[in-house]
Order: sequence, then C-alpha cells, then structure tokens
Amino acid sequence: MNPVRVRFAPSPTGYLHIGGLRTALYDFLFARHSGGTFILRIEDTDRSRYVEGAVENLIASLHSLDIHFDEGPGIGGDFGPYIQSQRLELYQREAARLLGSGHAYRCFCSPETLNQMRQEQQQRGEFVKYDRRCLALSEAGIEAKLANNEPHVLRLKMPDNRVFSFDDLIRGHVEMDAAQSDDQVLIKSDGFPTYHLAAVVDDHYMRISHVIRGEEWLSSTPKHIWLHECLGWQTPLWVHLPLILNPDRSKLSKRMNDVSVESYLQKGYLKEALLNFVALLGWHGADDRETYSLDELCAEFSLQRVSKSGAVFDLAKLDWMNGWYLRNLPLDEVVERSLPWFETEGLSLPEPATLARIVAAARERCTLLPEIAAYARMFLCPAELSEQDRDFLHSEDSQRVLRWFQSQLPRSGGVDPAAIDSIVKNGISELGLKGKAYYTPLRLALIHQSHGPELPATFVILGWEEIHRRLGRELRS
RNA sequence: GACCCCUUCGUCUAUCGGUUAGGACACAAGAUUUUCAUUCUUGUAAGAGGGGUUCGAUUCCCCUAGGGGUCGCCA
Repeated sequence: MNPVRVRFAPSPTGYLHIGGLRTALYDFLFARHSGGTFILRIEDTDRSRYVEGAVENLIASLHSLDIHFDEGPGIGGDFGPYIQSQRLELYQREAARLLGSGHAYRCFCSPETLNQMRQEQQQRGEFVKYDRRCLALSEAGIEAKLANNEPHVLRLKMPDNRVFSFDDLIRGHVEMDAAQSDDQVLIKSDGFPTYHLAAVVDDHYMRISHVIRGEEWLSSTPKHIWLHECLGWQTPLWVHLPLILNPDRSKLSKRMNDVSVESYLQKGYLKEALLNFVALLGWHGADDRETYSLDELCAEFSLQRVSKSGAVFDLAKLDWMNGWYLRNLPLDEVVERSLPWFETEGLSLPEPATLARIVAAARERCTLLPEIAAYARMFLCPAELSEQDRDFLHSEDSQRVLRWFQSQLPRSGGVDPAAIDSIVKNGISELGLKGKAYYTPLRLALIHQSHGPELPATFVILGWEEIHRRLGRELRS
C-alpha cells in the first residue's frame, strides 16, 4: 500500500473557514495517526478571487491551532512548489497531452453564448451541460480562430456511455452516469487551469494517497476519475466528509454563523475547545468520551468512525466546551491566555499571586476568555454603586455589618481563609443578621456588586489594606 | 428539474441482528453553597413512513417521504 500522503487544499480567498478547519484537522489527524505526511497546497488558480495576505493568514490560523503541515508553502518539500499559480507550466503540459490524445478540445464559446444555451436548456427542462458545439469545429476553422487570437478554453471530453463507480472510504460504493457530467473546462481563457485539472495533476505529482474533502465535491468525482484515466494515472482513494451545517441544516455559511476561525479566536474561544469541538462534528470515538486533546485525537482518530450525515454547528455546545477547558486547563495556562484581555479591558495587572487567585475565581463562572478580565474588574477597579445599592449600604443594619467587620478584621498580615470563616460565622451570631442582610452589605462595600466569589476568596484577593479602605469608604460616621 | 448523498432524543452522537436504545450539550427538578457560579444526582426527550429478509430488526434490502449537495472560464 502507498504511504499515506494527504493534502489540505484551500483557496486563498479570505480566512480559514470552520469547514476548512475541520477538513484540515481530519487530514492532519489521519496523517499523524497513520504516520503519513500532511501537505498544505494553495489552490489560487482564480486570479479574480485572490485576496492579499490570505495565504499568510491561513497558515497563521492553522499554526495558532497547533496544526502543522509537513510540506507546503514556506517550508517546502520534495514535491513543490505548493502554490498552484507557480505550477502553471505543469498544467499546460498535461492539458496539451489531453488535447493531443483527443480527450480535450478547444471551445470558443463566449460566456454570453453559454448563458443563452443554459437558459434554453433550462426552459426545455433538460440537464444543463455544454452542448459540444465547438467539438464540431473543423481543423481549419480552429486554426482560423486561433490565428485570429480568439479567446478560448480547453474542455474535457467526457465519455458518452460510461458509469463511473468508486468506493468512498466514508460513503461506500458510489455510482454515477457520465451523462450527468458536463464537459468541464480544464484551462480557462486566461491560461490558468480550473480546480479540476489542477487538483488532479497535483494530486498525482504530489503522490496524494487519500483525497479528503467536503461532500460538495462528491458529484464532480467522476470527472476527476476520468481525468486520472485519460492521463494514465492511478486514482487516489476518495474520502468525502459530511458537511457542517447551519441551524436550518443548510451548508454552513456566514449568512447564519460566524465561520471564520480567526473570529472565534478573537472572541476568546480557546484553541483546545475549538479543535475538540470541531473534531466531534462528524467524528466520534468508540466510547462516550467528549474531551480530547490534540494528541489524544491523533491517537484515536480513524476515518472509519467518521459519520455520513451532516452536523449542525451547535454554538451552545462549543460554549460549554470552552468553559470546560477554562476550568480544566492548568491555572497558569489560563492566566497566560487571559493576559491580553486584561490589556484590552484597560486593566493594570496585580501581582502574580493575586492575579492567579482572581483568574481561579473567574474561570468557574466564565465561558470566554474576555469574561475573565471583565470579572476581574470588581477587584481591580469596581464599578460605581447604583443609587439603590448605596441606599441599601447606608441603612442602619448594613452600617452595623460594615462597622463590625471593620473592628474585627486584622489590619495587616496574611489572610487565612479558615480564620476568616470563623470571623464570618461569629458575626452572624453577634449581629443577629443573616442571609442577604448580612452578606450583601459586605459584598456591596467590597466589590460593589451583590454577587461574587466566596467571601474568604474575596478577602484573600483584596488583602487587609484594600478591604479596610473599601469598608471605610462606605461607612458613614 | 436532473443526478448524487444523507435520515437514532431539539443538537452532536453510541449501537457493527437480540440493549429497559447509551453518553454529551441544551432544558427542568433536586442536593451542596451566604450570593453568583462550579460540582453532583435525577428527569423530560429519539430509531421519518411503508414493505420485505429473519426466530428476531434501529441495525440488511426495496419503495415513499423529508433534508442536503452538485449542475460556472469559483473553489
């Protein structure tokens, strides 16, 4: 059996799409699991859709999620170049072979002509495909048009009576009648190849063993098989992944969802959560496990366990998973990741030990990274008290609570949670207050809100000096 | 419309002919908790429909229905 070589072949039209990420991830996992090679190939054969910086962006996104390729732009490999616009001669050469063998033919039809043809076919209720009018052109006619510099394309001549069949690794046996396949354009009038030609040629020369791609490619697979045959090549194994879906079960689109990987990262989703979640969109291990690290995925992944049906992108579950990683990653790791968000919040950082305690308290109640920094506000620069809260704080009972704590709490030294616990219990009996009447004034004075971490944790974070400062500030003499 | 693919709780899924159809998210209730959370327990909830094959079908086959994809000089 051939060594496993798989490629992720995006077109540089913008950012890494969630669907693209899933394909790249499965490519990567499959390669790692089987000791194969993972290749990145840039399919930039459409000059009109080229976006400046998109390739760099794509690679950066992949790298930021710890998905690294073995061959590709920037790092090279034995089968480069890995950018299709740098391989044009190769495509021209193979196209010429096709033309010579009669498997391809020149077509001079203008877009307008084709449009009209399609409209008519549609009206007649026919299958819409090129009617091969240029196939009837005489040698002399072609020469004349060529001499006249008329723009033209090269089309693949599909066989007339042929049923293509192949065994998709996920879908099993698939059969399609060649009559359903159009005479695909191979070389555009600008001399660039179309996806179909370029992908087939590259898959061959790059010795790709498994073509792993989205299900949207399933119906053009006969063309690709035919191309391989016409060029005298062996076909790779076909693997068509189920689609990722919008809530209404249509193909995932930016109409209904955020689809850019970068934007999820920018919102404060963790790479671990994104990867884990996306991996589970179409793949599931043999057991009931829900959380996997990238390494664990590499170890467990298999194409046999990829499902056939599309999967809805469920934000609620992604959120849960992100919260799970927030709570289960090592604390210092979460601190590290939340640092940039303190900066965007405009918060200056407390000393490391205090920061760690704040993050420890925050991670229990947050879903996204920026929420941690936002949560830290109550300790670092609490919000203004509302009129209502101020009134409550100035009530006689509230003042008693604050005064009592002011007199009981140490003014310096370390903060011992156990000691605080007993002081707090003490206050309940001494003041004859409990519940909201007892705790709320404290919270309001200390963190300017009625909800927050447990009191001991809050005390430890603030420290005696700050506690007395904040108590004193709300005390009316 | 033609062709192709798909079909288990609302969502992601397990099951590879015999299960009280399991897990996770979401939702609900309860427990822990001074609050908010976390955590734990429990609950609601599914084999699209119809035919076969079989002692026995969620599982295999066929039909129907529904959903999706493709039908570009885009990938």
